[in-house]
Amino acid sequence: MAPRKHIIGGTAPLSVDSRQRRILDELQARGSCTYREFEKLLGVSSMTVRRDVDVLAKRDALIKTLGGAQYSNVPQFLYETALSERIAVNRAEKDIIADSALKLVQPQQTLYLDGSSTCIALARLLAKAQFALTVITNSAIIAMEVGVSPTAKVLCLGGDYDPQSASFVGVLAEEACVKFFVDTAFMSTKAFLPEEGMFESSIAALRIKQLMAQRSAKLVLLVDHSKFGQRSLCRVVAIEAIHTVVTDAKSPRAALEVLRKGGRQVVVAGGSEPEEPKAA
Amino acid sequence: MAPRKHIIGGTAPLSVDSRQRRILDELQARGSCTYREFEKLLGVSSMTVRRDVDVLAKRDALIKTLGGAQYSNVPQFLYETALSERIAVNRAEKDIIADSALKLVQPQQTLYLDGSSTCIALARLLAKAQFALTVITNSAIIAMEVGVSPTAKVLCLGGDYDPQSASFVGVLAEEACVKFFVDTAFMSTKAFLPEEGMFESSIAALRIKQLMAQRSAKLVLLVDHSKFGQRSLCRVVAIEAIHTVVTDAKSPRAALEVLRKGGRQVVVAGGSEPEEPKAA
DNA sequence: TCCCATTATGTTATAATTCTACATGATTTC
DNA sequence: GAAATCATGTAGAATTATAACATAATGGGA
Repeated sequence: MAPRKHIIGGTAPLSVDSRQRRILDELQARGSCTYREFEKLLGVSSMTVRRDVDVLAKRDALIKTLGGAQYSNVPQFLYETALSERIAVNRAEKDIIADSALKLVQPQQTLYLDGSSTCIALARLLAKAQFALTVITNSAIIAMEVGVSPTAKVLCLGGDYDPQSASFVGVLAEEACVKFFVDTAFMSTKAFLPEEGMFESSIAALRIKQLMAQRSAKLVLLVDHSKFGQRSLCRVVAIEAIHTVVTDAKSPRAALEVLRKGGRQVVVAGGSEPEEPKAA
Repeated sequence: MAPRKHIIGGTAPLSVDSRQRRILDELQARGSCTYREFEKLLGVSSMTVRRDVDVLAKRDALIKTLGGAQYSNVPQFLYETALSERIAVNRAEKDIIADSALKLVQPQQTLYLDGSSTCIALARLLAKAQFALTVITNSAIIAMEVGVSPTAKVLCLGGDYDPQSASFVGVLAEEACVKFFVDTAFMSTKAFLPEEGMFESSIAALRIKQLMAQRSAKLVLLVDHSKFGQRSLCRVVAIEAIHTVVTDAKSPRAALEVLRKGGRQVVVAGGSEPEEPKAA
């Protein structure tokens, strides 16, 4: 991952990063560009340009067109962070989980959503659903996603910005937390053990989760199957604090059984319950 | 040019117009589509779909991609608000103004940036400049933009989310304001009169501006020429509170003279100083 | 009503592009 | 200093796009 610096002589080739940045700069300035033009501009082969453009397209930083690329007005912050990749991982499962989570929401409720990618998926559905809701979050992205809904009121915790999750943590966020009390808090987690609870690697994020878990009437955990059976740095809450676990059909059945026996409500998204038929 | 209506029997082929409309509808709903999918969906040959897509692409209604087409307006994603349009208006001027504003920033400083589109432009430059800075803002977008810089610390005010500006206002934001004191506050404004000061139409946004103006050692106003000579609902601060005004070369000279005589520092971006030549 | 001009569509062949696999040189790591 | 990793380039295969032509359908006239 370390950037290569091969400064040889005469014309110093650009590093991968700066070359990709120049591609974006050029697109921003000109709107669109062909591969040929990029080859000349950057002094590399067609294949290298294509590979760069592929990387940037995967991050939605640009749009691939026929013989080249076109500027995308998706703001820069999204592709500079690892966030867009996190959103892309297991996207189908996350969407299905979010869909099931939506059914746990009633109009007029007050919700908390953390900054996880699964909650981002839920936020999109909430915005579409046009419920009258109050949504509290510490995620800048969720604030913006839900904010497009004219029927939802959005409140965001301030604080130190964490670029990894695009959310706010720290003293300011913690102070803001204690002013609220919500009906349902939706959270995801880095790792989850059915016998022990949910784990988090970032201490700052952990404290927000803990505070909001205490301040919610109902705590709903959204976890796709990849989270099961792992442990991480610190435990957020014990298993007893969790009211409902929403997961996908690929999760280990044994683990779900443990949860049910422990008294948790378990929702397997896309599993037994038939998906509602899409309104024709 | 007359649309053909060949309603024969059984399966009624769509007219050209309604077929193209369906292509756009499908793209708006799904984001992107392949030619194959369109063929099946519309029951026509590959070539017909391609011709339709060509027509629509010429109108910028969609973007042609490799095996299909993509919706052009970056759908389903972030702000469907007026924000992206606000950013686009007078973009060149805003970039130039931001460039000049950047020169007023020293490493190690603490800055405040409001949620204006000019400040968003500045935020991008700050992130690129890789200064060691602390940036306070009430804009979700600026938090994310500056947040990509590994050298900058970003603090965001929380509060009620305003989708028009993608920024936070209200009681929570006001409470957070009073905890800070910054070296320089950069703000823009809806309207600006050189004899009177800056104006704002939203009361909630106004209060944040007022509070942060009081809490900055230096207040820098970023205004493109279109803001001059207008008045709006409420005055944010009197002209005396403003230390520096950064504007573009199209601003009325008389107004700038008034400002200079009143003791303001006036920076005309892209004026006397030569732009750095673009690397060929 | 018939015929012709026009438009719309489908088919095929050809040209261009994109993707895949592999080979090479550079850089880092142990 | 050697192995592993990464970045890049080359060439051929697969896919896709374009162009040219053929056919079918419509709309006006005569």
